[in-house]
Amino acid sequence: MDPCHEHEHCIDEALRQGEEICRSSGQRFTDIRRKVLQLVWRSHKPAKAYDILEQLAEDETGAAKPPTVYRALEFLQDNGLVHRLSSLNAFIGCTHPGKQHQCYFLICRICGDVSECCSSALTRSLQNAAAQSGFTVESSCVEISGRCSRCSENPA
Amino acid sequence: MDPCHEHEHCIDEALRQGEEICRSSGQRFTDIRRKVLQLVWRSHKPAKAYDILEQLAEDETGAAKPPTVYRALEFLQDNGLVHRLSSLNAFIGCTHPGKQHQCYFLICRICGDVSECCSSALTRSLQNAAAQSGFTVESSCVEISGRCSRCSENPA
DNA sequence: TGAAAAGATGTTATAACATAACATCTTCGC
DNA sequence: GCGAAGATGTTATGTTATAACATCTTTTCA
Ligand SMILES: [Zn+2]
Ligand SMILES: [Zn+2]
Ligand SMILES: [Zn+2]
Ligand SMILES: [Zn+2]
Repeated sequence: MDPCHEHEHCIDEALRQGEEICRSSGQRFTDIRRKVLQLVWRSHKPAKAYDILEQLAEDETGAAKPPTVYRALEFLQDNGLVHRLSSLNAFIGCTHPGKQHQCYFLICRICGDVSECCSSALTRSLQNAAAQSGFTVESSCVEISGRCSRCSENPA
Repeated sequence: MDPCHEHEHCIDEALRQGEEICRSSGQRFTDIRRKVLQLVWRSHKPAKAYDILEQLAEDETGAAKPPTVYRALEFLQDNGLVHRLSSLNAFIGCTHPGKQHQCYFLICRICGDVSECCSSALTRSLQNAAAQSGFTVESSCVEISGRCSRCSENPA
């Protein structure tokens, strides 16, 4: 289901990174933030805010409400731990938090998995293209839909 | 306000293109579709569906409802006459409909103007980046935020 | 011409996504 | 402990988008 062999490792690593980033920046990695990050990392598929909300309710006694989840997601985004995919209204865990990066996303239309990549060539290309219009890039949203390699090999 | 000298030309041209594309593909360029296209083209800033809805209400006797606007927008998108900007939940007129194209958008954070561009270099870059992961691109969403040339020259 | 079919729009209701505003609780530094 | 800052709870509502079904309009073609 997941493109990794041991997805537990992905989750553990993500939580460790959350811990570390908060510690080193003097912020709190609260229980809710941890749980939301964990839920975002349940798979390599994008997580929807309201699904996270539901799953929180299953675990918790008191059901969380939307602001709780959106606040946690915002915190995680601000700290580079998750990314928002505009084209899907969904969130995905960052595979290399901490590093400053312009990244792009490969979204498989078949299996739904998303992978995050960085390409300095692509970044340069984007800067160049913008520069030709005299445009200064501040941030970019690059979301590519198609077929991942596994789904290309095994056409359903 | 608009980056073009005579924005009426932009509008006229867009409507002409709509007419032409529908004619040649045997579809109907109905009154609503025309009006929505016209409203999307009111400026070079992204148009929100519910704003279009409001503006339709001002013109019309019977106020339109959301599905009417969304249907028209979907039709216009399917026919390459408008694009949806995922990062803004908004729509923008296509500057060169008819041509198959992978395009990207430069969104000025200051003035709000959006310009649509094509760059074969960027397209290639994107394909290459995806190919390195064995990914086959079907469609892409490239939305770049920053400062347009005019807003860089005249810092407010 | 005048039904049947296809296409478009109207209408109602609701789903899905997101935030404002204010109350309360928790943590931390002192 | 106490006050300030930070985090979460709570209520309400704003914003974006679609499902489902009714009606109307246009086209087709017998
Ligand atoms: Zn994994
Ligand atoms: Zn990342
Ligand atoms: Zn113009
Ligand atoms: Zn500008």
